[in-house]
Amino acid sequence: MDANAGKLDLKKKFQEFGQKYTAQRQAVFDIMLEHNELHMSSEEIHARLKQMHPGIGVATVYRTLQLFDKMQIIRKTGLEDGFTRYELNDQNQHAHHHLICNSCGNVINMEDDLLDELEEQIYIKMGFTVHNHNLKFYGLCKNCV
Amino acid sequence: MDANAGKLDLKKKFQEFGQKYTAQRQAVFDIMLEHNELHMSSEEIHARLKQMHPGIGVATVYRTLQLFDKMQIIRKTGLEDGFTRYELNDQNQHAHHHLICNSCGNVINMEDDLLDELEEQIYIKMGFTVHNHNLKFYGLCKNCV
DNA sequence: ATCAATGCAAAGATTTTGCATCAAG
DNA sequence: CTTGATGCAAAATCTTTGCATTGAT
Repeated sequence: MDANAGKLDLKKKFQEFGQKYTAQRQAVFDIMLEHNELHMSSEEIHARLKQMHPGIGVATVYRTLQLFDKMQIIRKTGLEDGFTRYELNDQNQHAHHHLICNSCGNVINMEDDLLDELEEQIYIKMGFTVHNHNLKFYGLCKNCV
Repeated sequence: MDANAGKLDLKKKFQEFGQKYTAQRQAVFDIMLEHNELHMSSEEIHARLKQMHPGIGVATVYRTLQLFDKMQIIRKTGLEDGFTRYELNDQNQHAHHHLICNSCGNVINMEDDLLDELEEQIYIKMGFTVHNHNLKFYGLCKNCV
């Protein structure tokens, strides 16, 4: 894998969107890539950014995350805990699902999609064309049963 | 159907939870029952409450909604728009799904569940016991295609 | 009569905005 | 150069909390 693959992709994507490619935006993307499974809030992302990029401001993080959301680079996970949380959005496939343990609070990713059939039924029954989905399961993980 | 059915249920449920049955709590429940399909935020619920119950305070609404959530009378819908939104929680069955139109913003309920098979696979593959779920589909409704 | 629930206002927390400065194209 | 992006601080939002009072049991 090319070490610059992420940077090149991002720069090109910004050009397509008529947006400027900046060090801060790249840094936010890098952090998301590195800690994607943590479903970080804006605050958590900002805290991690400051380690490598001390001067970065909160406003930039919020604005960058909004932009990334609009560009479909990331999406909101919505764990309903008072923070807006984000994860990378794989644009080649529908989103994975989240298994949220009611006991320990852990959030486990489940990579299989398995909703194609249901989405087809939705189109047939309701005339609604599905582009993506967000599915959370609540229950008990194997450690907490 | 008995006109007092809702009230009687609620009073009993509060007793079981060691909570007091108050006019304000009943009023919040009534509003939820009447406008459930609106997926109202706390603010919207408060606004509607004030029509019939002018003196009610925001804090009471927030506290009541938290209590209802804990009692599993309602659940958070999580439409990711900056507000915490709620709907009644049918305790006899898993939650219905939401079809969210990316164009007009409408939120359509889909009553069929159809996730039993998937939930069984989750238990087999991941050892995770599903109690409930929250599924949102994003796309275009039939009016916006 | 007791103790929790309410209403009000103040405080907290998260997110957004205005503006001068800086930097990408 | 020009225009948008950044950082800071202030403001705006949404939600929670403290406390005196009210009301349910």
